[in-house]
Amino acid sequence: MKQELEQTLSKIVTELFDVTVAVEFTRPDEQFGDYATNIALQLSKQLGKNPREIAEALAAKLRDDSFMRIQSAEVAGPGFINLRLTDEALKQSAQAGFGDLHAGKRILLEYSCPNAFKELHTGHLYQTVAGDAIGKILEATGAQVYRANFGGDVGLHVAKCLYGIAQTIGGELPSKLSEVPEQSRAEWLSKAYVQGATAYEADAAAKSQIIEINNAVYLFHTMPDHESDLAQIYWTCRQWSYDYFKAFYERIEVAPFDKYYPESTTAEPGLKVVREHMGTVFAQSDGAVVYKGEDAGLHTRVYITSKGLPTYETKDTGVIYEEVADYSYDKRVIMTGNDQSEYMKVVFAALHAIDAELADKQYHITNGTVRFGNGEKMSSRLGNVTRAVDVLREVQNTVAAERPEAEAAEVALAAVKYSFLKHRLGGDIAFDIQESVSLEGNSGPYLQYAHARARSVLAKATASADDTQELTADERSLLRKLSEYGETVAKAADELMPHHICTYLYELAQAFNKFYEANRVVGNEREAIRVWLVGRYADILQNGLSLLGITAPDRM
RNA sequence: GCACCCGUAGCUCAGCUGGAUAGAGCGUUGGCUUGCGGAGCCAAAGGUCGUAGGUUCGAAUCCUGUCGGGUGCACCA
Repeated sequence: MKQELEQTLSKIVTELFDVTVAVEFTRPDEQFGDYATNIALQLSKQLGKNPREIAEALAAKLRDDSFMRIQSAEVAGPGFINLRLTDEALKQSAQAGFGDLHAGKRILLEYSCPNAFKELHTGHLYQTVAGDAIGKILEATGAQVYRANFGGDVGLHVAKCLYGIAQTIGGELPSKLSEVPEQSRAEWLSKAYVQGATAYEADAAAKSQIIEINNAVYLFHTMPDHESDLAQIYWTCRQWSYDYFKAFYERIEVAPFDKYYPESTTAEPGLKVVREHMGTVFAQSDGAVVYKGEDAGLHTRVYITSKGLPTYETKDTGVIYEEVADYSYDKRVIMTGNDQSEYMKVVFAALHAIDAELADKQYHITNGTVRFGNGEKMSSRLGNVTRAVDVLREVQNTVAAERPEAEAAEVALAAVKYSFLKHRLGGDIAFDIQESVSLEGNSGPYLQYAHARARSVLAKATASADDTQELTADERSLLRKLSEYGETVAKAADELMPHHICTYLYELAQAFNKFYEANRVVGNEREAIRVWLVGRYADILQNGLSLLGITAPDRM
């Protein structure tokens, strides 16, 4: 409806004033109407005319709208045009889809991206939840979404972990691995990693040994080795990590990944690209191969170390090529922590010098750090990580009182996911367990409850849904809010910002509660139309929550 | 030193492609409590939108300076 109105008015402007403009309608305060535009104010200078005159001329044309959508078009203030839709048009709008923003588009979405040999911490949980929601929102607007998980299965962090493992089990003894209980494998690896990382910092001998292990691990891939003692430990523990990731994603009920791209598989294609552009894009410098970003106003980054090993830059370039080969995407969206935004600019700049068309398909979005009450940042290197499983357990324990276990799990997931998603993506977020599990106010459980309550009303209704009646002021007010759903999802998809949906759903629930407080549904003479409204409300809540990866049980 | 991000009510945050009296939750104070599920609703208090300029008919929103916080700047990922 919004899009159609914008196109209509845009045509009118061209007819009347012979200029081409993109008209934008916004949702004003309810007192002003259903839609508003300031297009007359914008045109005023360009046309050298009084904005109110322009607005009056446009409003007059809008009143003649042949589609019977507009009940009134008023000029207000300095030159706003306020539209009020007919009830019919508003009802249609409340049932409209999300637009065709991404229809037919193939979008590759890369997120979560944990490193093998490490535990998942709260940051991973946040990014996984956010990435999952973005994927669902893109799909809702017509995109074919491919979910990719790019993680480090080679590199110094792996070597540190392997070193720690050898220390823990008393040498490179693969047979000892069977003594590690299956359910504590991830934690065991994490402890080994911390041990290795600590030794790397404190002990020069350990450091050089770890560097040797790092070289050896690369060779396990390039000259396949599954037999040597260290290789056996490596491959076994690597698989432990992937099993653990998969189990975790299932537990938090996010969409499965279409493909994992371990860094070991992206190093070669990355190196190939770098070598092909030596001397043109990349240059030798102090024995290393670098891209000099200064030319693009950025900084220099190393692609191949002086020891000949590919860095993350090379692997990250490699994965771009692997993914486009697999899915021939129109657009690639990669999500990382916001500390990598400068880094990613350099990688994209280098890619632009290699293949501008491919570089133009790249979009980098970032998520902030999860901070806890005291403002401390987490660091896996220091071992003071708040593990994702701990957060989940803590939240679930808090909501578990007097509630069946299955339901507690549903509510806990809703609480955690919503408390992450309601913030605008990009900035750091404060995570307060007590607040996140709060069932009151702007929370996931509040919306789940609101949905269950609406379903309960519908179950009691005897009249069948019927939207043919004229509307009362309160009914229309609720319908107006319902009609904003489609454009809200379109906006969230366009900006890759799930929080718009959270904000909207919460406002919608408030609008409904306000309506419900003063207007009887079941047994009322207006039951049919109200049942229709409640039905739309429940459906929108359910659908909106599903886009956030949150379930909407009928009872709770 | 250079670059990027952030600074809105006591706290946590929306609002930021410039527009009509700056919004919400939590917390505080008061009211609604035999309700179709009160996990709710109504009301009050609380903000010179870090700060100083600039652009504009109009700035929380754009630009510049400045202060404060965070992050990143070659062989880690």
